Amino acid sequence: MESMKSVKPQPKKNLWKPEEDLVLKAYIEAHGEGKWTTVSKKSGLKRGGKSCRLRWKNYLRPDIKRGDMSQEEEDLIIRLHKLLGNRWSLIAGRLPGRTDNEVKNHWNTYLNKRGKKRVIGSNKHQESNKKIRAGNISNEACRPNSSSIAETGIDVRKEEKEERSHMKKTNSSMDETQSFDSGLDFPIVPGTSAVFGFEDQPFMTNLDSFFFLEALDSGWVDPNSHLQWIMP
DNA sequence: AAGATTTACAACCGCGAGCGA
DNA sequence: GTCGCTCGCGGTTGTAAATCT
Repeated sequence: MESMKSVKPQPKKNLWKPEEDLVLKAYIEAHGEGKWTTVSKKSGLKRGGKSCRLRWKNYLRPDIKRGDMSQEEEDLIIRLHKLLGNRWSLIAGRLPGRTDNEVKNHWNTYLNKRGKKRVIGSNKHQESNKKIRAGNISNEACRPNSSSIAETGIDVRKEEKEERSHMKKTNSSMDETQSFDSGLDFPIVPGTSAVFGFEDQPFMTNLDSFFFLEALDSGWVDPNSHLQWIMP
C-alpha cells in the first residue's frame, strides 16, 4: 500500500504527437480509409486500429471544420438532440465538418449547462472562453460555474457529478434524455398538417431516426423553423 | 508564487452490430 | 448457427491551460 504512494502513476492518456499525425495522414492519403488494423500495423504507428480511426475521423480528416460553432449549428444541435437524444453520430451527420465527438463535447460543455440554466440563444460564454484560452481577456463572465452558483444557487458541477453517478447506476443514457429539459423556449410540435403526435419525450424514441432524417433531407421538415412538418 | 479549481477537448473503453468463413 | 474479426457509437476520463484563492 505504501508503495502506491511513492510511485507516480503513469499518464493513462496517450496524446498524439504531430509526427504520428503526419505518418497516419500520409498513410491514409496513400492507401485510403478503412482496414484500421492494417493501418496501425503497416504505418509503423504504435497505435491500435481503433485509435488510428478515431484520430483520423475526429482530427485529421481534411473536411473537418474546426473552430467555434455558429449560432445556427448550436440551434440545430439543440433541436436534433431533443428529437434524437444522445445519438451524436446522427446529429453530427447533419452538421457538415463536425464530428460526433465534437458535437458530444460541445453539448456536454456548453449546451447541456445552458439547458440546465434555461438560457438559450447566447453564445457569450463560448466566445469569452475562447478568448480567455487565447489569452485575450480576463473576465468573470467567462466563469459560468461561479456565476451560475451565484445567480441560481445551483452548483452545476455538483449536479453533473451526481448525475454521472446516477448514470452509472442506471446505465441508461436515454433516461437522462427523457428527463432532461433542454430548455427550449419554443414547443417542438408538428405543424397543423402533421400526422404525428408525441408526449413530452424525445421524438425519436417512438420513431425511426432514419425516417426523420430522410424527411429532413426531402424537405418535409424544416430544421430552421422550429421543426415544423411540411408535408407534400 | 504556489497550489487549487475550473474548463474545453482529446482520447480511451466497453459494448453491440455487421460480415465473412 | 456460431465464431472471430472489424468497425462504429456513446459514455467516460485524463490532460493542458487558464484562472482563482
